[in-house]
Amino acid sequence: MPSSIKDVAGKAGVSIATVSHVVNGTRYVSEETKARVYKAMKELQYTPNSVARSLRSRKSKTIGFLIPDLANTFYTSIAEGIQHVLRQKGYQLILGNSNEELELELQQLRMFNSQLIDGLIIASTASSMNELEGVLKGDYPVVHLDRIPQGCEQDRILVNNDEAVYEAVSELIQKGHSRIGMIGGLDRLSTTKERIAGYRRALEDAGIAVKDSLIRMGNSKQDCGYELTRQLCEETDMTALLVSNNQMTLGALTYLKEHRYRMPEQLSLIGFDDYAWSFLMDPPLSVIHQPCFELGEKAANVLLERIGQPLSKGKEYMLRTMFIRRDSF
Amino acid sequence: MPSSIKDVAGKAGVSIATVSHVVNGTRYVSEETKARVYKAMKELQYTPNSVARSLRSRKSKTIGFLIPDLANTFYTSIAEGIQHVLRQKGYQLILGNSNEELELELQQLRMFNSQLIDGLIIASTASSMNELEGVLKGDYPVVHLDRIPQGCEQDRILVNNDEAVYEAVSELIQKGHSRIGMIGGLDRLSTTKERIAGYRRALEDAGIAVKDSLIRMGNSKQDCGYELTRQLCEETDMTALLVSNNQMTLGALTYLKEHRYRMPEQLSLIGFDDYAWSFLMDPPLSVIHQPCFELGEKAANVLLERIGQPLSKGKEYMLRTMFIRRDSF
DNA sequence: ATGAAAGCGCTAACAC
DNA sequence: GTGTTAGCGCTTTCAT
Repeated sequence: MPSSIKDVAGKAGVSIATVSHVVNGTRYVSEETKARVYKAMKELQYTPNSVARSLRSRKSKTIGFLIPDLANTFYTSIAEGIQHVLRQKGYQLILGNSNEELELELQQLRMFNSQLIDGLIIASTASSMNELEGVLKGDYPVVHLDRIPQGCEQDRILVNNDEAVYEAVSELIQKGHSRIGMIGGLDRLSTTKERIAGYRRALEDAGIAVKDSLIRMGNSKQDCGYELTRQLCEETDMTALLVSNNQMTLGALTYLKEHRYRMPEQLSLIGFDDYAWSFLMDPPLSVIHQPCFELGEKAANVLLERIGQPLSKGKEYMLRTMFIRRDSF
Repeated sequence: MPSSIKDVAGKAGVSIATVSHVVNGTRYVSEETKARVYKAMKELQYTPNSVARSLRSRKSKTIGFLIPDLANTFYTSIAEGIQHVLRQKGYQLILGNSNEELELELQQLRMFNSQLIDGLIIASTASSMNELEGVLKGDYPVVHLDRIPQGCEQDRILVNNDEAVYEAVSELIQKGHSRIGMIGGLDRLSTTKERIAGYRRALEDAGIAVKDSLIRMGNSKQDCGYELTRQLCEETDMTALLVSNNQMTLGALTYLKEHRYRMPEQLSLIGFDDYAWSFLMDPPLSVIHQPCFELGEKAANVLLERIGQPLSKGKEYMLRTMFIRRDSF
């Protein structure tokens, strides 16, 4: 049985109010009283019960981060950025994983509800805010990250998906490619839509007709990247491929390696996200780099500001990607 | 302001006790009363306050998982295994990250304390249980995972590190190598010690003298793998290298690629953990595969069992690794 | 078949 | 400079 504030007060011969104030430094307490309290705390191995504290004060100094795929280092890199700023401000981070399933996401959100958290950062798997109705009730500030559900008017942090893909595809076109495959994530997500829009725009601006058969979408996971690449290789005559997420890129590369595709001679490839392994591939992979850590930092900063000042309406913050040219195209 | 049980009781014209029992299905309530309560809950968008619930019932249906490095997919894969079993039993998972820093680990543990969690799974960065004194106070069951602090008598889940490395090094020796480099993680960790023990044993059994200069240890991160590889390449005449963690392996590969080492002609390499990119390297990497998902499942199952039955002393569960031979050696 | 009330551990308003 | 006390939202015992 953990000891409570009462035990400490008893042992130190003071009131629980005094103990509370010593613990929180929230009003003056004489040095000798303080010393007695600290001694008692130590002897009893006292840790404040943060559940009771949260219940009473209606704040937990904890923020939640709900991600769609724990296996995707894009999100864990973001988490590191978030943690970096939270730590400095005395906040804790707890993570949830929706596994790209709406039902699981709702379940996690219901758990987050009930003032367990003072704020939430979410990369939602929902396509529209309607789907989150009833679980995002405005009890705490929310910052949307990466993918933004339709109708979202809260704060949101994202990258210039459309432009990023426009630029990459334009490079491919300039190299002479016209049959360019495109693999996207779940088609309900804003990121997928924006990236495909950029793809279309680049082709159109270059006067190349868009063939829908060259565009494939799936669930953002590795297996799916593998499968969609297989389809494109078998069913189309593409000469270049852009994969819009790092997990799917790994899947694509696996298929290509198994079938001994030579890059860039047989196929040019551009992936998303830049991790150590991108450079280690054979050949080194050209990628669209996303500022993960910075996305996390930005989201955390915006959220903390919003916690301090809940009013006024949400804003959009767009960070920039960077195209990194290596030998795969 | 979220609505409370009182609001629901008022609206439904029943007592709060009845609402509670309806919510939890914990005693008989007539169908019509139930219906009225459900209606009120819906209209008020009522979500039970889990903080209050935890405070009162002294359980949270939540378990914590403290990991040393969010960027290391070994741990996120484990987290997926944990989540897989927790979900089925109605438990939630919250993650913490110690970033391999003892101070941060203690901080996270202090937050976990205070019955916010019903149990803990931890891959500790501490070398001995002494360092965790005062924060692991026995208020909830604990399962240690992967690395086991000295003096630990609680449940622990690990792999056969010693044997795994013994086997891999023996394979290298059989190929004719005698000057074999070894890169380990933090030297205070059990995993590092066991892996290095396996390395020494393999050499000794083969009648090869162990040179300490061929053994290097660092902080388990990518940069460190890079740096230690540089040292070994510049300062020794090794012909083979074993790296005992996937992050450090990426660092090692980066150095080797930058300096155009040819594998396995110039250097044979064996890494730890098997991810998609291991196969995609040039050449495909031989690795010691660890059963991550299964480790997570096992840990969660052991923990839940322990929550049900807290007595009796901790046991050790050892899962097996698997050597995967590819072309890098 | 349902209600009244105690109390989990803490914070903060009020009192002296 | 410190103590008393109400009450956060809930579960659960004891009533009836």
